[in-house]
Amino acid sequence: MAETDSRPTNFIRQIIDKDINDGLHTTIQTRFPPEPNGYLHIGHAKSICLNFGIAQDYHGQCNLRFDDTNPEKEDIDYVNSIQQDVNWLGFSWSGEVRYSSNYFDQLYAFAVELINKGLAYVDFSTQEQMRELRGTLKEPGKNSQYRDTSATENLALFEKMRNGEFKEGECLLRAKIDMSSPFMCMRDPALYRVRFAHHHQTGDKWCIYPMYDFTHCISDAIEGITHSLCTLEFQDNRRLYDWVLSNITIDSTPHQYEFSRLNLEYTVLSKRKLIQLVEDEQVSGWDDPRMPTVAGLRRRGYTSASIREFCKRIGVTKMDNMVEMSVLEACLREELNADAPRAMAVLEPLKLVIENYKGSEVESLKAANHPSNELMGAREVPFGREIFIEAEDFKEEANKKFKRLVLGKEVRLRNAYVIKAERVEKDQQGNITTVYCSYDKDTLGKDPADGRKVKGVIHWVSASHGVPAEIRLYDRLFKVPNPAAEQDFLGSINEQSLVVKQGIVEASLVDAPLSTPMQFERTGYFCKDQDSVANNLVFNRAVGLRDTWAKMNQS
RNA sequence: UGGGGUAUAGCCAAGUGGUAAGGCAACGGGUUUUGAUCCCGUCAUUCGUUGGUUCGAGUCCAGCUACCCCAGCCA
Repeated sequence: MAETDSRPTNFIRQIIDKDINDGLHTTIQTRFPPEPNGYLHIGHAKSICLNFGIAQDYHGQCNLRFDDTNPEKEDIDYVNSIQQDVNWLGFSWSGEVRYSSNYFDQLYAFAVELINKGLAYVDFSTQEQMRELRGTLKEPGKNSQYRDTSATENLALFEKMRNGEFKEGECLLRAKIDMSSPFMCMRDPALYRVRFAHHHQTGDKWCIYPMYDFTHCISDAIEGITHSLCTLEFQDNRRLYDWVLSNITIDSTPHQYEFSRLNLEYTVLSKRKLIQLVEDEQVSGWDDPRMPTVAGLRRRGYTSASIREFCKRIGVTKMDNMVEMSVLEACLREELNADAPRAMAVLEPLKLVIENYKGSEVESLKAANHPSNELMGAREVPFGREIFIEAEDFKEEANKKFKRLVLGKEVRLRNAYVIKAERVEKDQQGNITTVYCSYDKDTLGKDPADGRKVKGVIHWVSASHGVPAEIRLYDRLFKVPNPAAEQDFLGSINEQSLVVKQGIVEASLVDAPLSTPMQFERTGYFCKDQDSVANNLVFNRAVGLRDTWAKMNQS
């Protein structure tokens, strides 16, 4: 797919344009800073496209930095999956992967500088005491009794913290700012806490870990980040970001700008909730094709270009938003309609016998791999006396709106002949087991010579050549547009989000490469799943075709 | 009167004092060996609301309203 040519315009790029114009920067440096505590989801993709996209368009650089200051929640598996997902999305970071933990020594030195300046102190209050002293949204807080400890003493205390002489929770280093600030985050925020935890990067070197607010701004400054982009909930934190940088000795002064996070209808995009889905086994894992994770979308059949296009279409603003799933789906359909090879597959097989077709004869018919792109070539599809058609493509009787096979009427078999349904065979319950037809041998590649109009076309697979396959049909994971707003979001899970069909696919699909989407004509875009084995092919439906017929019938 | 933010169509979103882009969705019609695609057409006399400034306001000013975020030793 040709991604929309025009460069995106948004308020952040306007700020950058102005900064460049004003001579504030000659080169732009951004960063994508995930905490390695889960898999990346499509909300991260928005941030990735923003940060890496700006670096590309402004000929700047974008770092990948793991914000790994909370070892208890983090894991090396996540740092690996995140790198893989960023690459898969089509982006390369500047230089080596960075870690906030790379800067622990420098961070410690800056904390010492704050202590020396009388701007940080070690507090032994309990969590409860601290909460009480913090005040409320409408009432100012009160100073801690430890607030006026001398710098010398604080220095010694902080060193003891570092040396493991205090227990977890016994004390913490706090910035000395203003307990009556209207910004809650400025009421003497925690800078360092004691955690005797093994860190995936630094091992057991540290037993004190810096907090996000202290770490992030300094890491940005160390890396020479010019524009530090994050989501709206950090707007208040910007005051602390600026406070830290203006009170330590460091050359670089990055600036933080906030944009609204992505919300997508019928799914959840908070790591906490996604972790819960995985841990509760509501899904098969982080890469379950119903998950809004990059890994899930990839397995489902989404291409990275379609995700990039989606991020371009939704834009970047400060407005709270809830984007409809149809936008994402349209991006995939648009790309795949142009690129994906076509094939025939029957999801719910119904046997059809062409009685006037010679018993054992097998014909090899030619089928275009794409209706409008001849460069994609054609393939041979075997045709014989017995085929499978889609059960819903046949009715014993129907009105004129039904453009498929009806008893006594004609229909075109895609890439093959016009057939006419003559009679049906049923089992004892009255279910149709076989449809018997006749075919018009003069209709291959042309309309009936006598001018008969055949309005419908249905797909099919040769019974003796088709290969059985498990076909997984996915639907939205939740029954409500905004599950996050529910009291218990797990209560609104859509039990029908996965429907498995035992279908028959054309033999050429046996060798289909993994995760390369193709169109099953008339049904949707599918890709082979990693669960496929030699005698059990598995296909995922990434997205269905637009279906105005289904829409007509539901209304 | 805690503070920080945001209001343009069903959903996103341009618009930066000169008379409301675009996409998705929806709805008509045409082509079609995919009820797909493609093509053509329709879809904001009005920008949360009330006033004000101006020849002229979605853009500037004032008031009001609604919604989101902040009281982790999470990020």
